[in-house]
Amino acid sequence: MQRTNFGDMACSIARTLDVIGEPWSPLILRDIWVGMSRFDQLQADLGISRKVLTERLNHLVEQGVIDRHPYDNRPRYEYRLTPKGTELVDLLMVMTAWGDKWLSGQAGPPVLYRHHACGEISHVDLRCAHCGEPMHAGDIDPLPGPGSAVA
Amino acid sequence: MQRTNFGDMACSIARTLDVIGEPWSPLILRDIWVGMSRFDQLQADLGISRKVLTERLNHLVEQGVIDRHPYDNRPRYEYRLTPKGTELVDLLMVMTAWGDKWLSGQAGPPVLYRHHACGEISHVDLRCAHCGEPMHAGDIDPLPGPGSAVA
DNA sequence: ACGCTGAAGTTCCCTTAGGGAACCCCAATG
DNA sequence: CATTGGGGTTCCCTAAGGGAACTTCAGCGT
Repeated sequence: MQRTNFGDMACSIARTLDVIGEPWSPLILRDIWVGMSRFDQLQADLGISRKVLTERLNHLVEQGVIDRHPYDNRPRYEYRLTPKGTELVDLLMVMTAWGDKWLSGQAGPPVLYRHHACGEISHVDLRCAHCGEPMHAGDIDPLPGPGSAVA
Repeated sequence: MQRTNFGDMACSIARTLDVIGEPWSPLILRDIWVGMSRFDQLQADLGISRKVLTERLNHLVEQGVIDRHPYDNRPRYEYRLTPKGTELVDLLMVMTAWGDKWLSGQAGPPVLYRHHACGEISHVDLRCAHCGEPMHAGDIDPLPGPGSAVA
């Protein structure tokens, strides 16, 4: 498919897509996050082809978002999130919140999240890391940064 | 490619991917968000093939995240985010924050965001919508919800 | 010692989606 | 009445996903 390479663009969204933008990758991360760590588990749960699962896992390991851990003194491996990968779960939680709100329909959300700190069923909300006020589409102005191509 | 249909899975992440998970879709939303609203602008800015851009725009319109607005009394159209699409920008902001942190390298972030409320250059942080405390990968327990397949 | 099993890939073929470039339609303009 | 420019559509080619069979290797049971 001679797919365009997003990683070279001067855009953090495009670069992030280069890491987890391929089909299945976010779902693989989701499964690893909830403790489904082995090849055959992932393959069976997702219904992904073994070939593509191999490719995705290798890519995610190369990008440093997951690690291969040998277990059982045999050629067996478990995949686990690295710190870099664990922070990607933020992305999954936002996708969950949006999907729950806009795509769940009558049935309601398929999965609920209980927040440890307050014990309530809840979802994520975006806040400014600096002042703590809400931060959404209309609340910001984009400016060229130091890594901008146009200098 | 007989791609697997994510929209039928009992998972809000998979369903969200069904809306914006295809290659280019998040970048198209990004451009529309910052005011790049016309077909040829998008095509030139992204370097996407016209065929695929047509397919993506149609899909995004069908999914209700963007609208086609005629202008100039001619068959000319502008694409704009709907409320549903505007809330997807949350996802883009989280991708930006992660990419800025992990993929920017020496050069620093290509784009900076100034937050209207405080006037500072900042980025998003995830908080619990209920109690306002931080909400990240380790702070929650997933539970089966009403829309779960396993009842 | 020897075959069996099960995890983790690998290989092969087929179909389909993305890239690129040329082509088309249509309303206003000169 | 030909030109222009936005907004697509069509065609061909290549590459990526799906599916299923095959491989490898360590331990286990007998």
